[in-house]
Amino acid sequence: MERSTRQRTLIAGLLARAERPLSIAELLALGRAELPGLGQATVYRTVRELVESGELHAVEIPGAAITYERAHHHHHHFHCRRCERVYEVEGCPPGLTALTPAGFRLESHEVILHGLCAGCSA
Amino acid sequence: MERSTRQRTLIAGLLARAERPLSIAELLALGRAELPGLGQATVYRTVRELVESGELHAVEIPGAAITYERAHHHHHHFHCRRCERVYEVEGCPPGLTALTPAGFRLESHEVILHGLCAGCSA
DNA sequence: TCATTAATGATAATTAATTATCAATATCTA
DNA sequence: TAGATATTGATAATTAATTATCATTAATGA
Repeated sequence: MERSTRQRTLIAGLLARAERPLSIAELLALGRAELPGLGQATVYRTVRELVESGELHAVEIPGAAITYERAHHHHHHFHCRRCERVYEVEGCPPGLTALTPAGFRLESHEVILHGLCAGCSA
Repeated sequence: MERSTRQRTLIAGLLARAERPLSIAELLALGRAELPGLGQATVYRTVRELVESGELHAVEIPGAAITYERAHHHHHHFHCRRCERVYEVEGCPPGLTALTPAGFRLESHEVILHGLCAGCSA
């Protein structure tokens, strides 16, 4: 059966508290602040389990490390070119159907904004 | 000095004629149709040179192989989930500034549409 | 509390994509 | 046309990310 360990509680907690998707490296660094011995393999394992159970979503952005966020309503992302962090963005641009070529069936879409986050543009 | 070889001419020609971005595997397959002995390393090498010279752009789409297209005006892409091909899409959705969080500086963006292309939805 | 055994962490192994190596070949200049 | 050498193609090597291995540790039920 599955056990509730300090590591799992910690990792799930970090993702629950995070206001933005986190990478494996970020989870490992944040996790080690609270649990110094935390192993990379444990982070990978735990994240994979959470993705497989549908609790987490992978956010893949070209040029950025894969990040993970709690699964929730449709939204998009902003990638800061300076601190490399990924942020969630609310809302959806209109007019995507108009971009779709004739005869194509549009099923989903993703929008990735690039630039500087508030902290890095200050 | 740089030499004009059959391989380079072929690869550049394929990309010039293509109406959509091509992956290394597609370039290799298309290339071998005309030049059976074409080596994978040559495709990689030639594509890298063309990217470095600014003639080609890499198109990175999560879940799809990296594809390459001739560098030209700003546009977006459509990824077909059935044939896995990537297509160019003209135009840009409005209202991206409205999505950008306060204090963030928007510098660029990418839009990726997913679904079925004309051939695969027929 | 103790015994069972799932989970952990260090590290080796794997994977997929790309690059380096190098002998053979083809291009280009004289 | 011939010689110099850039390019090619087969394959080995590399790289980065992720997964497997396994002895040790720790969570849970009796």
